[in-house]
Amino acid sequence: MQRGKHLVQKSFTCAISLTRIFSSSSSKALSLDTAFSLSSTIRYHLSSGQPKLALIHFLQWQKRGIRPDKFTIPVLIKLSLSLEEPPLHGEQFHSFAIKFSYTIDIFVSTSLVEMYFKHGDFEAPLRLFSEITNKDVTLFTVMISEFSRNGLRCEAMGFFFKMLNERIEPNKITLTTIFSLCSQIKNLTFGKVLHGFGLRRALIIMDDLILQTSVVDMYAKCENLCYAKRVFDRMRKRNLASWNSIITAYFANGMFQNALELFRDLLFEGWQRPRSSMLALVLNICGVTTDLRKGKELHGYILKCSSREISEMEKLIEFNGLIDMYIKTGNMTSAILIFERMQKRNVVTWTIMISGYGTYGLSQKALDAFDEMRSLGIKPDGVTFISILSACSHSGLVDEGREIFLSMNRDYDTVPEMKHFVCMVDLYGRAGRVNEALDFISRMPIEPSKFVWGTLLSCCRNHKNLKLGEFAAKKALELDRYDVGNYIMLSRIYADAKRWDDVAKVRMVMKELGLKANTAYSWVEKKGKVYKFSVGDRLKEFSVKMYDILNKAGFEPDTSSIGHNLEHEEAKVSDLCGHTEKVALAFVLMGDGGEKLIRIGKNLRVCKDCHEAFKFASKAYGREIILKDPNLYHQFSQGCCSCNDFW
DNA sequence: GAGTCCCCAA
Repeated sequence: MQRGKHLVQKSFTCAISLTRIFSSSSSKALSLDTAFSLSSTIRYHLSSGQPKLALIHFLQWQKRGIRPDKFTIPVLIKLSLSLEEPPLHGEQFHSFAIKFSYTIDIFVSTSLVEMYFKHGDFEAPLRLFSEITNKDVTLFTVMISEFSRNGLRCEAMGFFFKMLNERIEPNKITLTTIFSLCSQIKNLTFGKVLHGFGLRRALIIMDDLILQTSVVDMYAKCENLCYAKRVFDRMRKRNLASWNSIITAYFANGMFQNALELFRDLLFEGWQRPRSSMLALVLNICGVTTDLRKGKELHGYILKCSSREISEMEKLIEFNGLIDMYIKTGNMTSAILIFERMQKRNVVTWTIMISGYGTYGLSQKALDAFDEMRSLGIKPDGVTFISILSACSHSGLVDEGREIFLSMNRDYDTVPEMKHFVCMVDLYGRAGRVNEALDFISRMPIEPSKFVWGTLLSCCRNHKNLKLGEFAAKKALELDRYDVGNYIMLSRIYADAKRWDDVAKVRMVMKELGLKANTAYSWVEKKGKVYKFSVGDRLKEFSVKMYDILNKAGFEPDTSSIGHNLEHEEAKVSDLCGHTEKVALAFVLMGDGGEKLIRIGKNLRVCKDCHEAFKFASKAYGREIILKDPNLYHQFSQGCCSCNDFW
């Protein structure tokens, strides 16, 4: 309340200065045609992305000492929001509106509400909102949209229900905003109800591109691909946003081939060159599927379709995508080449490189890049810190990681989030310092998530700490009793300790809850084609043969990490032969050889025995092998791995 | 004559 009075007082003080600007004594309200011409000219320049021209026009007009009317205030607010250094500031508009009683106009007050939101002020809009007596659908939509945009989802939803309570009918823009909110909170049930509501009220019509896209996106983000695709297929018109939504949805659900096919359809439909973000997304798919051939094709496409019309930012996004693709497909040299040739780099570029070095186990290079980036005055962001902390973690650099973590708040004004705490737990835990990890968790300023406990659990498994592992599992499962990964990890801990009864108990709980372990699969590219191998694949015979050859070279299978109770050593070895990454490797080695560098991907973490076998194979067959698991790129050469057996 | 909406790179 006090702040409110202060604001009004301040507003009036500002009004004096504003009336000076508009030479109050001789000021006159704009005649209709002048006001109209001013508003339209500014709007025209704003819509064509030239706010500076709009500003020049405004300044010329201002010199003439004519004061704005209620129609020009919203346009001027829009102008000030699009300028880095606006000639007039938010509160000046507010005070001006109060002085000339424009605040009773709903268009003016809605603009003011939006302006305060854009300045990061959530109190002033709420105060203004409560003072407005003629609230309408647009005002409510602005409230919902701004709260939603700023992550205050409950508040946003609250305004939607308040609006319904006040019997104000949502329009299609409100619905779009609410669908976007549904996507954030992943509430499929609510989304479906709204979809039905929109159809019944005839708000959702076939030709409404934006609203239809928001429905597609809602279903996609709520993980109902079937509905998303159905709505997408029925759309009469589509734009790049619609394509983005559906392709991202397939990508997010791991259906990479479908995503690529859709991208091909998009090109086939004769669209203009896709936006850089879409190209980056498809490059990302090439990266995660280690499909270098398609990645190179895209590289060619990007170079071929480059034009002057593409902005510097768009080019930067594409080149960043290319670097990321080359790193993920195991071509660090190409990635570095592009990186070095780039004239402009931003924080994303540096983060990709740091993360790349980290995933290759090249932690010193990651640290060097991190230092160089900072020395160039580029401020690391939250993702950069995740990358560098994770690089330290994967190389056991506990002290360096801890110092960087401390610098986040101290030097960069970046508040650590859950993901950073997870990195820290991993940093201590991976290095075997599980008790320090536990101590770190107990001192966290926020409630630890299931991921924090899951990370500790995984570290306990690697360092065979059964007691703490059980505790971590209990904590993690209390937060999410349906998390498959944590059950699997717990059962592995029991299996390592040969406590087969406990393994059986965990499996039983999983069965009761209807949970199934994620199926392991690997893939490899050979002669331009990607081959996928799942558990129980008949190509296991290849793997058995390869095992024989490796055995002759002195390789001894490590049966200690088998997760279920097998009595005979033969059965254990046979079990190990079935590991999909070995089958993939054997498939390439036993065939006609393929290229010198073999690239294999796996959806789960590589096991100890496979890691050893790959080291042996790289020497016995004289091949370079890159094995990518969800965390690391293991580069095998001459019997050694780039990760130095620390992963 | 004015104000509100979809997707998007690490």
